[in-house]
Amino acid sequence: MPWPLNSDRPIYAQLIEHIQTDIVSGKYQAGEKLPSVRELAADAGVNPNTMQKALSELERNNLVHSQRTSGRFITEDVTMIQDIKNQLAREQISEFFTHMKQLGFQEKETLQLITESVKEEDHE
Amino acid sequence: MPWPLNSDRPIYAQLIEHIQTDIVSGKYQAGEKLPSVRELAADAGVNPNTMQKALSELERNNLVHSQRTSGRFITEDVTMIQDIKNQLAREQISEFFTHMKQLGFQEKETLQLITESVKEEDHE
Amino acid sequence: MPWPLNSDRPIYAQLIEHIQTDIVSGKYQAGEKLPSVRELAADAGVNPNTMQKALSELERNNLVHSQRTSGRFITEDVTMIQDIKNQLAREQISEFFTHMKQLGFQEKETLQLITESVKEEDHE
Amino acid sequence: MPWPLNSDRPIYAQLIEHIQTDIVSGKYQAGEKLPSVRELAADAGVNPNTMQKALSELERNNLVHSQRTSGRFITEDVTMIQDIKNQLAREQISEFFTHMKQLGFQEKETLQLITESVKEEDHE
DNA sequence: GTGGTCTAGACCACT
DNA sequence: GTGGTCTAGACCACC
Repeated sequence: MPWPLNSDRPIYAQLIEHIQTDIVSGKYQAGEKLPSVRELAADAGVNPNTMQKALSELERNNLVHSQRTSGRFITEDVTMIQDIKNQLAREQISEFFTHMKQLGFQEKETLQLITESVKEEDHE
Repeated sequence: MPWPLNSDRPIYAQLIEHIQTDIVSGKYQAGEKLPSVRELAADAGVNPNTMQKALSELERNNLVHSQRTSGRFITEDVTMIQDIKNQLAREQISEFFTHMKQLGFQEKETLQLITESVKEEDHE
Repeated sequence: MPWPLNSDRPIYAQLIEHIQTDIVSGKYQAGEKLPSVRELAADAGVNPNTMQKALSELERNNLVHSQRTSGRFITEDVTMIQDIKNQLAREQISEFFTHMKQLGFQEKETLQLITESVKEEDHE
Repeated sequence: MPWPLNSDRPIYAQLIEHIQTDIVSGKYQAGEKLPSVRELAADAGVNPNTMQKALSELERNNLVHSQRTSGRFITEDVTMIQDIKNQLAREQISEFFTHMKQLGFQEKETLQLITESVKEEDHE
């Protein structure tokens, strides 16, 4: 599973987002050990230094912390993970509304469309 | 303002999407004349051949049609424009739910969040 | 004037401290343009990437901000500069007391010594 | 715990300073026997020859003297130890003022800051 | 083996 | 010429 990387944003920023998603979605559990920098870099197909930069940024948000000789670990602060999760959700929602407005839908129209969309799927 | 182009999808496909958005959002009105291929290509920062391919694709969907000697025009079939608009909206909604699921939100949670989000903005 | 760099702390950390000192001491004025990354790196005798890392860290503290194509500038927030100045002073004081304690001087003895020291210099 | 050694001053000079500090601070008592050169060198993570040079230098200051077959001993001249202690303190104070001046603090400002600093700690 | 740091050299977008 | 990003490859300390 090669990671999906664009060229319109810095790679390290996309790596950050990807790893954040893996943490908040529960793929990596709180307190769990992350794969090594080199391993993650190989998985993503990027230079280890680029992955290092992404992980260092995550450390500044205290989402992960490094244990100098034994590896990197996800924070055990589940509240913080929840906060980041909600923040990312808010960003997704904001971006979604932006796209819909570009298509010419006002917020209430968008809300109506999405509500109908969920109801339809209920019937499936 | 160069167009935002990725490298993970064919350029011409991104051009199609961009022009479609401009049409359904009303930036280009039904029946209106489009700028020349050269002009559009320059705006997008792509080779005119690539833009040509995108426009040809749009013609196959009957969204635009070329008038031999006088240029390309947007269709006057507003119903068709509406259909495309709704289709693009459905794609945005689908993609949005996909992202939210990656974050760990079920559809009903997402619906609840987005509903709250709109209410909050009403109060502003 | 080659910069004094140790090997017992990361070079980039020493660069940060050096530049901070130049800012709070007034060598670089608020709002002033910094020399380019390449120039600063040459002055310090380090790789431009290392200097880049140091400057990026300073940007995270909002002490400097970069104007993508025209260079880096010192913040115009003189209050923030004062705050950093006081913080660095507190660190110096703390470190000084630590050294004096290693020599066997309690805080009050140290205070007495330093007071006498200033008086003596007054007479010079 | 390896000793903290820089590369901007000769290693042997840093060893001298370290041992001097241990003597004046009372970690090594007057008249006490020093560990062997080999042991000290191992502790500091340096070549025994380098440690030997440092100890010889200390002997020239009469701070330690060697007893042919039984090892090296700290001087029993407590007055001399006091003098060295005061000299090292003066150096620390001088260096401290230098750093504060680099930050832009005059001596009187520094004195005021450090006085306040001690008072604050009294209240804790 | 781990994370951390540093260098050298390259390319990009912007203006 | 500017800042920003990325790669390749190296060395270090720690255990």
